[in-house]
Amino acid sequence: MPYLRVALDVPLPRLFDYWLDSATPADIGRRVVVPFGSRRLVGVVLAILAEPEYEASAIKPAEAVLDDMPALPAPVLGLFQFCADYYQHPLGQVVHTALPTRFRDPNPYRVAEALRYHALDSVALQAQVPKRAALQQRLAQLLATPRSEAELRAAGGTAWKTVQAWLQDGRVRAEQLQPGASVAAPGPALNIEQAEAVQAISAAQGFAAFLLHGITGSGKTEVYLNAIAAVLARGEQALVLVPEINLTPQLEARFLRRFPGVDIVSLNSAVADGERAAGWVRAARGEASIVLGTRLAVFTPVPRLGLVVVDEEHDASFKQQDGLRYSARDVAVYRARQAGVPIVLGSATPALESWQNAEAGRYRHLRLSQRAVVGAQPPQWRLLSTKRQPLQDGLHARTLAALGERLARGEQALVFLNRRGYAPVMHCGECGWMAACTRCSARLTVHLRERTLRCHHCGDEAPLPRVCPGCGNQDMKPLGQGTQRLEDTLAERFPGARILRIDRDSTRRKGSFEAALQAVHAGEVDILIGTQMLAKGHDFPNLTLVAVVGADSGLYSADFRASERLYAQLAQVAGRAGRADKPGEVILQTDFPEHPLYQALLDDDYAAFAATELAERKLAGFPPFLHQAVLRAEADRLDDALAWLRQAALLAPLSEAVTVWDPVAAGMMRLANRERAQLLVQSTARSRLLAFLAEWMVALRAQKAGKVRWSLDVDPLEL
DNA sequence: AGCACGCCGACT
DNA sequence: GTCGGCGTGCTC
Repeated sequence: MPYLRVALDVPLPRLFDYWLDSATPADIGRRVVVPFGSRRLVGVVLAILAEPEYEASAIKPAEAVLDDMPALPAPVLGLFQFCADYYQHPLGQVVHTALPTRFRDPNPYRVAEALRYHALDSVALQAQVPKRAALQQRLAQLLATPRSEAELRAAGGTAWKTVQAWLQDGRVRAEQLQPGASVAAPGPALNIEQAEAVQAISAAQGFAAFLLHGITGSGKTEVYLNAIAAVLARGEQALVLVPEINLTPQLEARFLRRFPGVDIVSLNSAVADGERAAGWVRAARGEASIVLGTRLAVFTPVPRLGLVVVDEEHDASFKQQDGLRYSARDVAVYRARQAGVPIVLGSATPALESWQNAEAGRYRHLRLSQRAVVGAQPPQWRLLSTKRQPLQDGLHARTLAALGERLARGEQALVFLNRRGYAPVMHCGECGWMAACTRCSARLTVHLRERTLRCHHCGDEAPLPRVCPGCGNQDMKPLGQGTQRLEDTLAERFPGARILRIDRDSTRRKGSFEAALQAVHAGEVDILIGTQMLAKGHDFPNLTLVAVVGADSGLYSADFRASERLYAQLAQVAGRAGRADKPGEVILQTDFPEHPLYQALLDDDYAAFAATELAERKLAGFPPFLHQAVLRAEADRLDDALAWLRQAALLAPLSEAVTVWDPVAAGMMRLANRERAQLLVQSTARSRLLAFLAEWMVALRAQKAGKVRWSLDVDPLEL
């Protein structure tokens, strides 16, 4: 059977045939180097054929099948095919996005061995190392028992360099990893709800999807850890997906502590290419027991898969926004079903898609309504109406008073404003001129410190004008509140307070975010000002007040998902307030204190919010009650993009089950000098929509695009 | 997507 | 006379 069917990283919805005398079925799933036009490419063998489908005389010989990577097993290849079909993406490109980048290189990959390191004599080593070298002392201690590279690296700083040096002089030895059942270190006792959740997950026979809805602080992670422990005890592997945030190191450390000596593979953008490939290989060989990674990790071969976990399953970072626009959460569900294993989707504020799946009985609802730490109180919400109240620099008198109280008590406070910069608008009171980006349809944000106007969409920058470009007026005013302005305001109001702003601007330098968190933990900060970045997961024991400013913009947005995102964000940031011994308070300044979203937050009643929201969506005909896909087009001129989409609409196959809307300019019509338009199609029947899209794509690909760039987004998160 | 081939304008 | 502009067409 001398022919190979090869997946190549080219935007063509087909595979390519090559011949190779030595081809055997064992080559399926392996890397192969082939000539392609004038290039040399790396492909993946998807099938072995006796006869090619392509014209035999035109077939070129493959250069070599590489056996430096474990062959992709059939289920993973099936997963790729599913993604290609579902997201209407060329199979070859699916395969290549799913593979660690290191494997796109035609040079053979040298497989790193999975090693464990331990000191020949830990006590002696501790004695040899200088007492003050805390890191080395700690390493010497750790090395008393065999440790993985990841565990040692987690010790921080130059840990790995030190271990390598000890390896060189023979004080530390490396040995081959012995895969096998492991024992988890004891964790805290579970409360009844947690125990029941773990029990339900562990008792699942075959595929079962669980929606683990647990309020902030209810100990979802403990449920994962216990369910995973049961999986590892059976000698199976666990796949854990986490959002793309700077929180992964903490979670990783927690896993390492709980499962000492277990090979835990980390797959995220902070992990270097080589290490990622090495971890991927260990997972694929079944040596690593836990794969902990961001959305890309969903494609990792895991031969003895026993459980899939998607933490913070509502998080938007599970959806890739370019190329293969997949939802790792949805792919994970498919994968669990395919492997016949349980999957746990965990969140304090589940995606309404998941919530509806639970309501419909497709997922099993597990609820954690208690705080895991005994005695811990939920934060106390206070809605401050800003309707008639005169604000002082954007702050309510009672907000200022609450901040003052915290300062007096020596406790920390967080002011949450999800808008960086000094002010969102530069405005001329005389002629009404506003600073707008020349390349995008967006306002420019005032950055007073740098004396610039910046576009937060394309990154373009202009000097701050002294006089109005419209009328020459010298009295230009920054309008509205940004974190920088808030910082100035608070510094003025609380002269003695130590104020720290944490946003993308203040943490641009590498390591500065970590340094800032460190400062907060060390008690060097009284008032924190933060955006989005700070909302997630970081616990500050001495933080007892969260004041939310400017949240109302999410209430009446054109985007039907805005309120869902707002709820999630506010619930998350509220979770930053208070610890076991210190009850937290959350203040929210709003023009709409009676709004049901805020009322639901007040009662910590996500179920009520979800019910109202879903009822509205059902009435309005929005997901999850129907399924959508968006065809996007961009060109130098809006007319070209719209014209292409109109043509595309004409090519749409006739289908009673599918509605094709008129092309419209995109919400952000102009971005980085490109004009964007889109066309929405939707259907209540997912399978009908899929069939429609498949047929449509054939016609669209045959259509010449000219200067128009287009893409299809199935299950879009943003329209 | 690359990359080659191809046919028309200002340079050593 | 050639270098190079990017239109269009193909890749097993």
